[in-house]
Amino acid sequence: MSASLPPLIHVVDDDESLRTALLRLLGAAGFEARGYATTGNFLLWPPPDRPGCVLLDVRMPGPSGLDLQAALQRQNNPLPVVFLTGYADVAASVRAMKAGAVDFLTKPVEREALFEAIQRALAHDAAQRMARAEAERLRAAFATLTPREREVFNRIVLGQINKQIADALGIAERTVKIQRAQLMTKLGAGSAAELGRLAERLRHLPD
Amino acid sequence: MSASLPPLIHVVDDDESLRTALLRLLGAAGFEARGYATTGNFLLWPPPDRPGCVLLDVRMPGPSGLDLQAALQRQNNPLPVVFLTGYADVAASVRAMKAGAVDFLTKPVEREALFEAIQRALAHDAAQRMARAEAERLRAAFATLTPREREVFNRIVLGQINKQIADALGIAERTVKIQRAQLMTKLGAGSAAELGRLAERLRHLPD
DNA sequence: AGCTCCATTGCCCTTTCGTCCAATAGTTTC
DNA sequence: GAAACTATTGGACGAAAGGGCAATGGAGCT
Repeated sequence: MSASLPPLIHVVDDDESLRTALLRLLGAAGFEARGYATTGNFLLWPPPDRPGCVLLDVRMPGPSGLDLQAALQRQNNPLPVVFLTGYADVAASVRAMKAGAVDFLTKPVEREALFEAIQRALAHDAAQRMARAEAERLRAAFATLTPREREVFNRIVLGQINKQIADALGIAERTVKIQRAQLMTKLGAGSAAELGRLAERLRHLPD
Repeated sequence: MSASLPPLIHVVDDDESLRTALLRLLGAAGFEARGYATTGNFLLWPPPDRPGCVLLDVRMPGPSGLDLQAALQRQNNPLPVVFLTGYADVAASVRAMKAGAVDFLTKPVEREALFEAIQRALAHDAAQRMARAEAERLRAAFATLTPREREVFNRIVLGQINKQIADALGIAERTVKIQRAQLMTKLGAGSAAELGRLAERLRHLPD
């Protein structure tokens, strides 16, 4: 396993002085950070696939922070979002939190609250990345199975024995054994118990 | 499976006229509902174990709605919470949402928004109940295993075969076979694959 | 046409599993 | 003290799993 890259923090705010202040603050704390004056700028420079999070203003000229949050969610690798806003707007805060924001802070932001939120966002991102990577490995392994092997796999994890599978599929038991051996190799499973565990993990992945 | 009881909605608000209005509105919509003037009243009459949700005012004399939410979370069977508040308070709304509230509505509440939130809360509750019941069944089944059976179980799901388990535990293979058969009966599993699935599900339960 | 991948089958052999028989002994419980 | 539960072992038998060897046939790609 290679150590993952250091996190990159994206600051999206149309208030330039605040933005540069934030970037300075983050830099002083040892974070790498980039600033964007509009949601459009952020989407134009698609961030590299690195751990990180987004500090997002709600009200900006053009598409709002909530719009950008929605756009991020539609991606497959959404970065966690922490909102920063100058206007007390309960409806916006509730909407943002329901959409999965890590936090919703009001300006002026207290240093401590900001860094606490960033820590949680980065932790969230790290966990998400691990889960996504794991899911990807699983999916990739299953993608190498042929239709027949998939069929046999499903019946094995249901507890059927080779003879039952052979009868159900109208083929010889010998054939089932071969496909069973092949799918176990492909999935890297050494036993029926491991097949069951893989099946259960697969079931809990969003299709 | 018995059909579960109809949901019961708890309205906690110190404003009596609003409370009775809400109760009337909910009753007219076909819901069973109860009112409480204070958080203390709610905690004094512990709600029966029924599907439902809580409509909760934030500011009340005595413990606040947020306090009650925290108390509910500490229970093992928390009811989903929908907040209703007369004061626009971003900090409170964010705190409530971070603590898992289903929604945070501001008075005057629109009928539609209220019912939409209630529907989501009840759906959330139903899903939670199913998951909790499932988890309980699993736990109960595992609780009947003896220490030795648990040990054998763990090794089976790791893919070890009887002989390996016997060697590792310093006992005869014959003994392992018996404990294996016993634990499979107790867990209602018919195959090693099912044992693997049970193990994976167990792993994903909060210990 | 040649090659690779997938699906298929039969025979045979070894290992492992699932159970049947019967038996001993420590602990906890009533 | 007896009953119940748990842990333990031995021998033995049939069923199931895993794999080696050899072979056929269709689909798709170069």
